Amino acid sequence: MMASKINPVLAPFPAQKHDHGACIEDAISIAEEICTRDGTALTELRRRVLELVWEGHRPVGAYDLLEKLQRERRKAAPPTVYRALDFLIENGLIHKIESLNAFVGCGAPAQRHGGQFLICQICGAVAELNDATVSRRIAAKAADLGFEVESQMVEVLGTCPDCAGQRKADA
Amino acid sequence: MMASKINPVLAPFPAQKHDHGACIEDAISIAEEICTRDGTALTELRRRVLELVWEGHRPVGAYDLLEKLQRERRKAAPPTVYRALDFLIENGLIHKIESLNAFVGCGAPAQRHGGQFLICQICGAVAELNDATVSRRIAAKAADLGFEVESQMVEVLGTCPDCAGQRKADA
DNA sequence: CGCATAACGTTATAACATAACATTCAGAAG
DNA sequence: CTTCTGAATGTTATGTTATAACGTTATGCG
Repeated sequence: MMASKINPVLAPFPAQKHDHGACIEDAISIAEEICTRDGTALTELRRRVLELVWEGHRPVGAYDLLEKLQRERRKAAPPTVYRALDFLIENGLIHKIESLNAFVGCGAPAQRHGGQFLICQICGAVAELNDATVSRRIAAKAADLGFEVESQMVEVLGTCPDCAGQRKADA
Repeated sequence: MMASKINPVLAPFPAQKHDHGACIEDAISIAEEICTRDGTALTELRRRVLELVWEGHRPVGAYDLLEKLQRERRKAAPPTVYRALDFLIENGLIHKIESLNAFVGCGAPAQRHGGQFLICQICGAVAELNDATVSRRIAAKAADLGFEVESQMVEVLGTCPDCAGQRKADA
């Protein structure tokens, strides 16, 4: 049975049309719930950085964020941004894409998870995979070697469905 | 049936005692074979950088390499190192660990593969996992979403067997 | 209130990476 | 053997990402 309506926050490739304003609002209100639950402080600055991260469904660099932030907050400097990003990562609200040195909003912040990402090399879109089979298999293989897992990350480079379709159409 | 002798190049956690001199020599001679096979030029500089990467079984940063290289080659500059690293990566002789911005020798350069790494947060040792089940599963899930995979990377942070044992002994 | 701590501001610099152009070198063509 | 060509390396400068260190402000709690 198919869901009649996808959740834009969780949709694999949300570059597809959706109400992005609502999408950001959802992300923020979920973040508020989580911070309330955990007794952490989602300050104005942190909330704003989270909104800026969510502005696109694609990874954004720390210095891009800084530039945006400085338009409304002259005193912003690199540590301003990095501290907010650290907080958001620690609380599972965003992920860092290591292969891009960039950050994306977490699509499923309620349950903690390591990152599994599909990254389109053409349009830059990123989708979360979050496949439990993959992470279990990695954990099992690590355990075989006596390795104790703390966190996992999976990053897959390639071409998203839209861009792959475009390419075929051009050819 | 167990192998009577592990291959130090492929051993999961080679921090365990082995003849590391021979280990480097093996890596170099395999690299020579591969470059001969592929018609690429393993120049003196590239060979030397490969040796320096292999000096430890742990990731090494580009500027660490540069420092070592400058002891014997005054003219070395950042591009010197990065160009050699680019060549070695393109030819499958080393991997970049994205989460550390550092480089390690590839334990199985003959067959091309994306990187799967177990990284000890205590001692810095890195082991290659290279589990085909994991990569197949990732590829399958990506295909389900219409995503065309170009390359994969898996990085697992945690504690290696030696350091886990040490920690238990201390406690 | 006054204290402790968390958050944020500020300055400086460290660490990682590449652009752009000049020079050298090794092998192929003549 | 020379000349040409492309690959490799040298050289200078700069771009990009990230953090150290210390000062100030804000917030909640006894």
